[in-house]
Amino acid sequence: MAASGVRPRRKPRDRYHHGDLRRALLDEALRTIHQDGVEALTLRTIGLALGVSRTALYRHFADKRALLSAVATEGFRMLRGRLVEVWGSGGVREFNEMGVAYVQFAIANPSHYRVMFGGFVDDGPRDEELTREGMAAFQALVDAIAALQKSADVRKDDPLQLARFIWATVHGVSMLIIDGQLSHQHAQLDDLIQFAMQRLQTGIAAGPARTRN
Amino acid sequence: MAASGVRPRRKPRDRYHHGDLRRALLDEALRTIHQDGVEALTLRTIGLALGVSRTALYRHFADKRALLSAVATEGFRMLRGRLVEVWGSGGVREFNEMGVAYVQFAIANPSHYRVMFGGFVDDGPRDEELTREGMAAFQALVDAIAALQKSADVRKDDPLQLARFIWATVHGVSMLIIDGQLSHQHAQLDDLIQFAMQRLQTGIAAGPARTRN
DNA sequence: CCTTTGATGTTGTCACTGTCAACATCAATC
DNA sequence: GATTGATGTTGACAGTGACAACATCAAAGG
Repeated sequence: MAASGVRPRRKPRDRYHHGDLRRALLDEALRTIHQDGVEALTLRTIGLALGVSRTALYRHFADKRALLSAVATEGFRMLRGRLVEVWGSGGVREFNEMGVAYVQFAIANPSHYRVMFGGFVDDGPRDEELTREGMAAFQALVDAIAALQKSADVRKDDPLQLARFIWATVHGVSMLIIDGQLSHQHAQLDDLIQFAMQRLQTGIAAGPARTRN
Repeated sequence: MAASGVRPRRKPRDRYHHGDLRRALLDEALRTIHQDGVEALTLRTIGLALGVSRTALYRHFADKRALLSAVATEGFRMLRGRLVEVWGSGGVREFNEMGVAYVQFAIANPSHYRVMFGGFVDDGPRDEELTREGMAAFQALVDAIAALQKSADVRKDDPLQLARFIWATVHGVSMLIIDGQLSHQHAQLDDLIQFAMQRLQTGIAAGPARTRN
């Protein structure tokens, strides 16, 4: 089943040390969150699933929040990867697809997405790596916009400001969908996403005329 | 200080019944959330603050979630009130101010806003009144858009779809600000909000030409 | 006036949570 | 081969939401 060389998820009963518990903790957290949501994530449950005691986690993370912080970090990494993948070195069309991909990521990993934003993390001083990875994901968007500005497809405002605006919109759509504030019918959701990207592009397009819609 | 006829917040020590505990519970929850955030909201704390036992709440709310649900409901009521107040029977300018007012509401009551959306509520079947009040707030936006369509200021798409799009944007801006993903400098925030509303209006404006920005 | 009764508030208790301190185990280093 | 620092465990604690059994009281009906 599993490829050779992969560490077993559970610690063998006869071994005292796990081997790569930090990684296993992260994976298990991801799994649980994806499957049962954040609120179901319990230190005891994680430990049980990994065949490890409830407090073993504290050798690898300062506390529960730190674990969630790491989860969020990984979420941003995944999101960023997906965004640059879709964008390629593309144009207006790929930009559209980027927006769609963003929302789809959120829909596909709602709990994960909520950990990334939902305020589970931001109490104390934010984790440094998390901040960095979040900014990297954001940068993917900024880069795309800058490129579209160069090709005269997007108005030449401050690209950061433009990026914040667009980010807010796709983030907003994602959140509303995730929180069930919008119809859950697939077709309607797709319509909304497409519509939003359309209006977005009209809103940020360069030149006063040219496109009719 | 308090006008006569107002029930005291705390139950007098000699009285067994509080008088209007449901209202007091709601108020206290509001207060706590506004002051210390949602995570500080504890049934025991509320009870203590009101001079009432920790479980008294269960005579008025099914459980903690139901209380938060009621809080969210009231939040939507407040938000809607503010929105229609700003809109009046206005035009493009008032529409802009509506967007600003929305975000400002979120900034002024971050924890409250998070209760309204952050997924504290939407586990079980959603509270009926909450759903209704949320839709009412949304309707305020739809109405405004419909009016702007009539005056030919906004393109004649499905007003619901337009409203969802705009809602998503202001919601997204609000969320990002609340979660500290954006700079916390007042001036910059105002700039972003204004910028977003500007781009939004360009995106949904009627007619291919007319306005240059 | 007295009794009954349903609504409202309380106490005791439970299982569960995150966290810490003290201890156990082990792998690597001198 | 002893030492030691990293890693995992056990016991304990205070705090949480929730439930069941009980207490108190106001209002309704006689």
